[in-house]
Amino acid sequence: MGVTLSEVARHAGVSPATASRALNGSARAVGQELADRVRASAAELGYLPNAAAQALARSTTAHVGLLLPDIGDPAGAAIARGVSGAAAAAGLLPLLVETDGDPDAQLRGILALRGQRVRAVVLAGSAFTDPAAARAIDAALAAYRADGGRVAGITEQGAEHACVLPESEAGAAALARTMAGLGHRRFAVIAGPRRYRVSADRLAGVRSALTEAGIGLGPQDVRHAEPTRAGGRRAIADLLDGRPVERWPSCVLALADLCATGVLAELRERGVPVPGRISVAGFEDLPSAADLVPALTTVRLPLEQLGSEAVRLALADPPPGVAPARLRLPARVVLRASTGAPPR
Amino acid sequence: MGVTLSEVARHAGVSPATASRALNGSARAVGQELADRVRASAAELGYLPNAAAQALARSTTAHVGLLLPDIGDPAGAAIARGVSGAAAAAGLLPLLVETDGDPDAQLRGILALRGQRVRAVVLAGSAFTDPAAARAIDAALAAYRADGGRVAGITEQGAEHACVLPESEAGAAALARTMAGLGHRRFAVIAGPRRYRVSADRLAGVRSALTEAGIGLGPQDVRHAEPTRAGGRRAIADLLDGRPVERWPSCVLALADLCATGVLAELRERGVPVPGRISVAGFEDLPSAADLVPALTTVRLPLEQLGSEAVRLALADPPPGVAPARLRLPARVVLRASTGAPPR
DNA sequence: TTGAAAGCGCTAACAT
DNA sequence: ATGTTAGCGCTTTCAA
Repeated sequence: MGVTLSEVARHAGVSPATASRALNGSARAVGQELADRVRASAAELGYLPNAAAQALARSTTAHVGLLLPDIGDPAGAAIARGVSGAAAAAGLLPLLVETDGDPDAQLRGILALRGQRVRAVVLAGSAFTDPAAARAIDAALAAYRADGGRVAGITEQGAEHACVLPESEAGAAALARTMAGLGHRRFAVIAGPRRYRVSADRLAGVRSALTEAGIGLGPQDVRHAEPTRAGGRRAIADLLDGRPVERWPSCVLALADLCATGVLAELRERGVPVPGRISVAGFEDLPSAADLVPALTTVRLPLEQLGSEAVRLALADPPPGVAPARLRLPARVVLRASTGAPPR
Repeated sequence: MGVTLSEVARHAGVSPATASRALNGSARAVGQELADRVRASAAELGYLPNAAAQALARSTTAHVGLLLPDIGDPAGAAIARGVSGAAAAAGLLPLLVETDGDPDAQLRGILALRGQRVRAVVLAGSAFTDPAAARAIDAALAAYRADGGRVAGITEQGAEHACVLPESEAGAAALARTMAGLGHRRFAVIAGPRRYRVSADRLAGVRSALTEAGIGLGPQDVRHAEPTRAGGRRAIADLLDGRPVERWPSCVLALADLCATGVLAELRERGVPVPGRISVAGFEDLPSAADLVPALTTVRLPLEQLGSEAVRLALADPPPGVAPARLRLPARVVLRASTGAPPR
C-alpha cells in the first residue's frame, strides 16, 4: 500500500538512512552519486513519503490548524485564503476547524488540533467575552504551547498569545469621525454579537470618536446583531420602528458589512433614501461591498493579509514566557456612495 | 511532550493494549471496571491520542483532502462549508489545498494528499479540458484509489471516479429557455474559461435551448471570461463595443454570478438600463446575488450540499473497477429583477 | 477479557 | 559520507 523508503533504499542499494537523507532533507549531506541514484529509484518506484510516519518520527506535522467560525462567511474565507497561501509558502497544509462561533466547539477544536500535533494554530475568530469560556480556551492554548505548539490570533486572544491586530477601534473611530465630519449628529450603531470581543472594540472606537465630537449615543441607539444580512435587517427594523420618524438617525453604522447589507436591503424595501435620508456604513470591506447599491462606505480590513501574517507570526511564535508578538495592521475608511451629508 | 497511551496504561495499571481498546474504540470490548479506570486516568493525565501515531498504526488518517481553485471565492467557500460539515460529522478534518485553477498545482495537490494518506479526496473545481492535464490528474487519482484512497468530484472528473453532478447543462438550458420565454431573441453569452469543462457544459445547455427555440448564437455572441467581476466587465465591454447599438443583445447570460456582477457594474456605469435595455442573468446564486441592484436572476446551485454530498460519496467510494457513484443535484432558475421582457 | 509483542514507515543518534 | 539501530505512539494479531 504505497512504496516505502526501505524499498527505495533497497532498490538503490543504500541504507534507509541514506535514502531518507537524500530524499527528505536533513542536516547531513549525501554523496552526489548516491543521491542521484536514490532519487532515480524513488522516481521509478513512485515513492511518496508517508506523512504520518514522518510526523511520528519528527514529532511534528506539516499542518497548520485554522480555527474559524464559518468558512462560508466571506470574511472567514478571505482570511483562510491568506492562511492557505502563507502555509503553502512554508510547506504546510491548513487543517480546517469550524466553530460556528461556539466557545465549546472552539475549545474542542483546539484540543483536536493539539492531538493532531499541528505545527501551529491560527485563531481566526474573535475571542469571547464570556470569562469562563475565555479562560478555558486560554488554558488549552497555553497547554498546547507548553508542548511546543505555536499559536497566533487574529485580533487579541489573550495577553500571552501572539496576534495580528487589525485596528478595529481606530478604524471604527475614524469611520465615526468621518461621518460626524459630514455633518451627522444623530447616530445609530448596529454592533456585533455581545459574545465577541471585537464587537466591543469596534463599538468603543465609535463611542470615543462620537464623544469627542460631542455627540451622545443613548442605549436605544445601539443594537447588537449577528453579523449577517438577516441580523442587519432585524436590527434596523427595530431601530426605526421603535421611534417616530423625526427621531430617526441620519447615520447608521453597521459594524459588519453583511449587517450593512441587510440594512441597505431593508431601507430599500421601505423606500428610505440612502444616503438621502439615512447614511449607512459597514465594516470590513468585503468584496461585495463595492457592488451594493448604493456602494457601501466601510472600513477596509486587510483580511487576506491578516491570515498570512498570522501564519508567519505563529511560525515564529517564541516559547511561552517571552513577550508575545503583536502586529498591528491598519484599517482605513473607504468612502463610497452609501454615505453623504445628513438631510436638512 | 504530551501524555502517551503507555503512561495512561501504567497509571491505570493495565496494558497499553487494554488502554488503547478502552479509549480509542476497537472491535474488542473491555471490562466495565477497567474501562472506567482507564478513562479516569486518561482524563486525569490529560491524555490526547497522537493522531500521527494512530495514522501510522492504522495506515489511514482522519483527514479528508479538499482540492479547490480558491477558498476566497464565494462558491468555493460555500462548498468548503459543506465539506467541513460532513467531514466533522464523520469525525474527519478537512485538509485544504488551493490550486488557483492550475492543472499542475492540482496534480501536485493530489500527490501531496496521497502522501498524507488522507482518507478521501474531494475535487471541488472543474475538470480541465486540456487532455494531457486531464490524463495526468486522472492517473494520479487512479493511483491514489488503487492504494485504497477514496475520491469524489464535484462535477464530472473522469468517467471512473465518483462525483456529484449539479445539473449544469440542464440548469443553463432552463435559464436560456426562460429568457427566450420572456421574448428575448438576441442573446450574448459570457461563458467561463475554456480550460474548465464546466464552462462547456453550461454553454452547451444554453446553446441547445436556444437552438430549440430557433435562436442562433454567432461566434461573436459568445465570450469566454474568468469567473470574476473584472472578467465580466471586460467581456461585456468587448461585447458592446464591438457592434452598433442597434445590434446589442437584449439578454446577456453571464454563466457565473461574479461575472454577472461585473456586467451589472459596467452597464450601470454606462447608463444602460437593466433590465430595460439589457437583461442580465448569472449562474450559481451566490449569497450576494440577491443583494445586487437589480437583484440578479440566476441558476441556483446547491453549493453547500454539493460539498457535503461529495464527502459522503467519497467515503462510500467503492474500489476501482466497480461503477462509480453519480449523484445528480438539481439546479433551478431563480427569477429576480435583473431580467425582464426585451425592449420593443 | 486481558496482555505481550510485533510492527506501521520514517528519522536521528550513534558508530564506522 | 554511509550504515546500524533505536525508537516515535499507537494498533493489532496472537497467546493466555
